[in-house]
Amino acid sequence: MKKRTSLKDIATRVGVSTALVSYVLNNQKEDRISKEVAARIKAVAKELNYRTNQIAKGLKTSKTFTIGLIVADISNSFSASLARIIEDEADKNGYTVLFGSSDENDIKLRKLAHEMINRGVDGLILAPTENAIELLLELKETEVPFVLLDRYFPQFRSSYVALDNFQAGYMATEHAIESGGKRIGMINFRSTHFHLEERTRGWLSALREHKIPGGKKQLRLVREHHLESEVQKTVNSLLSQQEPVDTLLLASNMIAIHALRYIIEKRLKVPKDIAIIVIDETEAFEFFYAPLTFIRQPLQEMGQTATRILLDNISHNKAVSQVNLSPELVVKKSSLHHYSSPLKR
Amino acid sequence: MKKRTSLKDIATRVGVSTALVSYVLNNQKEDRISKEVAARIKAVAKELNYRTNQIAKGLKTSKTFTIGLIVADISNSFSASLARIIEDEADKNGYTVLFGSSDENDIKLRKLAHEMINRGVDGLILAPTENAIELLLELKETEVPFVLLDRYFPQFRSSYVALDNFQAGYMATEHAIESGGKRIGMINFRSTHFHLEERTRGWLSALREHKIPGGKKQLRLVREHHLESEVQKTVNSLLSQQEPVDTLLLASNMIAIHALRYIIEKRLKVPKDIAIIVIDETEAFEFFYAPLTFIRQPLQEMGQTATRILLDNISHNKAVSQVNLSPELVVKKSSLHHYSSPLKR
DNA sequence: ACGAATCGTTTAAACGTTTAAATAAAGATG
DNA sequence: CATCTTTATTTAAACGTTTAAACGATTCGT
Repeated sequence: MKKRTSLKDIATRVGVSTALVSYVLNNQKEDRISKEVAARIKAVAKELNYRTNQIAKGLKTSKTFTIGLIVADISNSFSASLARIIEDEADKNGYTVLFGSSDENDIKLRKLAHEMINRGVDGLILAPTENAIELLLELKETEVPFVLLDRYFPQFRSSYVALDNFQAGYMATEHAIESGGKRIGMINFRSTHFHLEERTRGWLSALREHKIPGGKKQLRLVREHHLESEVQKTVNSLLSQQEPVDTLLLASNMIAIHALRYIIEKRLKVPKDIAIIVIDETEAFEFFYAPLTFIRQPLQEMGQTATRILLDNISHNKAVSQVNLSPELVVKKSSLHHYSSPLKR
Repeated sequence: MKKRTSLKDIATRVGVSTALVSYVLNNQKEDRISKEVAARIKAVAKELNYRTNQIAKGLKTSKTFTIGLIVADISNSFSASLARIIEDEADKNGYTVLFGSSDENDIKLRKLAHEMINRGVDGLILAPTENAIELLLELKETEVPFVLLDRYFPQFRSSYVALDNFQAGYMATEHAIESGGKRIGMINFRSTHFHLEERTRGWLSALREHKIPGGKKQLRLVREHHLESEVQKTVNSLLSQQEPVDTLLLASNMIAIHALRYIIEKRLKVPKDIAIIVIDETEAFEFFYAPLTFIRQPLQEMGQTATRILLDNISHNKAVSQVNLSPELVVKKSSLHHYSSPLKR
């Protein structure tokens, strides 16, 4: 890489000190600097195509105008959409973003966070893994500004922006009931993640309030790393038990993808054989023959709010902001028991 | 943010110079340094939880172990998947990645590239926009290592990793013909992007070689910013002309998404009324009632190769590497004229 | 006309590293 | 024992900025 032009280059060319060049280029002390010299400096800067070395500036000012974003997996559409929104919001404020995927792995999350901090990010937006508290304590201790995204720990006080997951579970289940569901099963991850447990609690609570029998008997938990096989197994078990379930509440888009594949393979009819509701969204849902009813997360608001809170935190305001966003129920066809699908066989 | 511990802190604590601490922590001059002092320094470093300030190190060494990645839109699954692969490959080599979305906008691309360079990235992986050549010339001139991703300019010599798009177009078309297609239309972007034009050229070439009539008459071009309406219009025009097309070759996943929506809306039967083949891939395709036949890009290889070439370029090898990857045809149902879809109406 | 205020600019230190060169102390050589 | 090596460590400059403080030269007020 070629040497870039520095303040010094400009200074020697114009015949002034680097300090003066710095002042001019940062529009500081404008009233104190002679118009002619300022103009000359700016001209030479443009001529030599000067661009600030943010590394040097960052070293001096301990500000890099870079934020770190750690998601579970950038290749997942949920993360990718958020990343895009955060990128735009950061950009509006002159920030650039470093990203990383934790793969729901505590060690990796920690490593990524450290790498980013070592690179001088001004703050972090992160979707914490299950056992991230230790890391979060460290961040708090070292006063690194951060905002949790999508998840948080109720017992740990920090800024976060997340969905109201209880409401999401509740809403989905209530809709299932109103659409004629009598036995509503749920498939969720085997996880201690609060946001996932909340979805289950919402489901359970709606069942109870509407006096729907079954309860936890109709809950199935699957492991992230055996998703395909466990989703198949659990769908199967919910459908083939003594009193089969007529509605399936799926706790995430990844679970839904696998369930859908299995349903297609087994030629089950949605919603006649089984109604489906998903918490989460992905492009694929609308192309299924019985377009899926799902709970939409307000991604735009989630990403923007998280970014704003972080930037706010970075620049002054040390307040803790906790934001729970409302889910939106998007009713399509997969949940309507009375809907007869175009699939005939 | 709290002050982090520096070499100086360790040095004063141990009672040695910062130079020595630096040597020890970087495992340099190991044979020249007394075991005891080295051990002491390492102990204190751990105790004070020392972590290198990469900003300072970067300033001194002009190496940040950060690369910049500029895609068209990180929220698009194609970009997101590549980003993930690149992230992993970079991470394996101790690099972190800054990302940005160009939105196919030359100005934005330029701005992003500059921001990244100002932040001292060691190199750039970028999907260039249509008129990126000026920027690329600048990168070449200033000797910033870079690799083009997904696209390149045949008249501009630089490293790149891309699909063999001609072959993709050719392959898709040949398959259409072999599956009984008689009149094969294509919808592509209105763009001067070489990689898109190549897809058209491949299609055209296959038509000619198989003596299929129609040729450019059956080509429709749509604008990115009016995708929905123009895709509808063009699908319609290809199907309602004097001699309607029986197969549609769609040049990208975004075009396909819109076409599919329209097809569903209009209740067209795939593949009976119209067969579909897409160049590009997205999760949604498999859930359409007639799962889509498509051309798969070897994303893994694409991302990994690009990253490796870049890192190679950064560390020594100034050679230009140009890699054209082979597309893979994935045959499902949408292209098979003899296949009778489960959709009955 | 003299000290004070103002003006335009420079000096110099600092941010946290790296690294070539210098140095002091100890050991080997003849 | 004088000299040369080796060993272990330090010195000091540098990377490219920022910024408080200092500076000399004008201009001002009385």
